[in-house]
Amino acid sequence: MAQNKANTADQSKLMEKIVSLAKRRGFIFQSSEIYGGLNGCWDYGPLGVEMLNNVKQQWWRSMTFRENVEGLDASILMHPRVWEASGHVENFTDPMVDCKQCKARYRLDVLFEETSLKKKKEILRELFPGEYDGQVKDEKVVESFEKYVSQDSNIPRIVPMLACPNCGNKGTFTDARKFNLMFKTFVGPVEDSSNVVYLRPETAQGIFVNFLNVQSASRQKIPFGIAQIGKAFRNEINTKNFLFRTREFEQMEMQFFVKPGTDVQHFDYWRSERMQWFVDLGMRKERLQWHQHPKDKLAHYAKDAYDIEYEFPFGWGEIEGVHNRTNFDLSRHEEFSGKTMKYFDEETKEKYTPFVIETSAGASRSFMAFLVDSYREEEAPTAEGGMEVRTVLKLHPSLAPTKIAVFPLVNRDGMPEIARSIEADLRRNFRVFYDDSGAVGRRYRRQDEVGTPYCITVDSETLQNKTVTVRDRDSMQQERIAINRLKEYFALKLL
RNA sequence: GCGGGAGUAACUCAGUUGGUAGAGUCACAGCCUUCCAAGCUGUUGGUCGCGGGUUCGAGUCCCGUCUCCCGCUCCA
Repeated sequence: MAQNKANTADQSKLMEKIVSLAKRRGFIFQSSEIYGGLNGCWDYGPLGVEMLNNVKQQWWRSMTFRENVEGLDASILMHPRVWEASGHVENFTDPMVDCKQCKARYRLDVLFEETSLKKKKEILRELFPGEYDGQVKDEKVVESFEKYVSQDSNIPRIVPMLACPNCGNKGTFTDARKFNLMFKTFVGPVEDSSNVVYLRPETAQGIFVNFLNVQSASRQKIPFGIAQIGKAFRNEINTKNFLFRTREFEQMEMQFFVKPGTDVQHFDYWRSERMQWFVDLGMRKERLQWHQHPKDKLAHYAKDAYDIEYEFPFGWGEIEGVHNRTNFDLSRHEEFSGKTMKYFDEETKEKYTPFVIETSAGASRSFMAFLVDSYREEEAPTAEGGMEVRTVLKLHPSLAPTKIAVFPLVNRDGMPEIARSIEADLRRNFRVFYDDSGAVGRRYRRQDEVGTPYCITVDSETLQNKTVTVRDRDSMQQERIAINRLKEYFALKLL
């Protein structure tokens, strides 16, 4: 226990160090910082936006550089009926109560679930004197109870009759409060209920409603997928853990439309594809795991659901969900819009509503996982022969915000001029950083801290034979490369 | 939402019984430097999270509030 506590404190320190580095070097700033910040909102600084763009670009390539996946960018505001069809208007509302005695908080539906059969019967008898006397079948009790609590207007009556499962006190609950996790706003200048719109809580619906548009425009046949990257918004009760739970975040989603009956096979395929993506971009395998949602806790739309979890300093957290959404969404949109969402298979002459395999990654969460995973403090030798701590982001080169740094070893003998010309030349293809201040060792360390994979140094030998040193971030080894071969060298390493 | 901790320069922190804010790092300018961060000189930079109160006087005491971290709760 003591060890656990110390460990938690260390992990918390680690997270603080990463947050501090992220701010100091321009990855992440708190939103509206000069006004005291806005809870759960963060800004990406110069290096942060480069890295985030790299994450998104890698995802986009891995998805749309395929014959059977098309891209899409749907608008954030959508017709309000979309969210009725998707179930978000209804299901995003979780009434909750707090126990005034012991401060425990419950979701009302969970509280009802935990109420014993005997207690339910008692409550029904009290509510409807005479109707439930004597022998009553268990199923009928459960059914009547559920029917009663499904009416919102009955809630204020029933809550005071329940006892707190934690402290056992009765009548200590606050009134039920509803939390709708969708941000609501208004179209046009008049704020009334007839022109309510929502900020999308997920990007997926933009894909579903465009399913047939994309299919016919791109002449795709099932199975095929639609990929989209975009912002989504949830009015979370609590924000937490840096970028992990925020009210505004970015999703990278791909919905893959398949023939019913083939969904399990595609589900397995995409699960392995998505896990491999994180591994291929350098994330440590031992920090990744699958979490399968228990069947009885599945969301209203899902048949099967797995999350890819990353082990953050604060514990395991979901960075991507791979879900079998069945034909729920398309069917619902067909029902609510009155437009067909069915696909006609020319080969088999069948007409059906496709099943959907969803891969839904958090761009912001993935960003944070890559950042955390790459952060290392290593022992490194100093010029004096001692050892000291070297802070380095071991980012995969394709994710690193800066690819190459260029230094003149000293600021004379024409070295700066040569270094500048190398910089200008490489800048056409790569994000390059030029630095001539302080000792060269210090410049290397500055680049280590932001994950720059390669540093070029112009030295006195350059003046003799037109070669420079290229220093590798991870091994700190150098090799001599001819200036006129640099482009080719980095094309091989970085493209 | 509850409980605990915290908020002082860009970063890490000090600041005595209440007396008008300081260090190191960073940054910038110059000097010096021939390969793995902290050599020299100078300079910039602070509404002490914000608001109110007590006081002759508040970074310091009191109240409120915001934000961050930890735990609980929550996470269709």
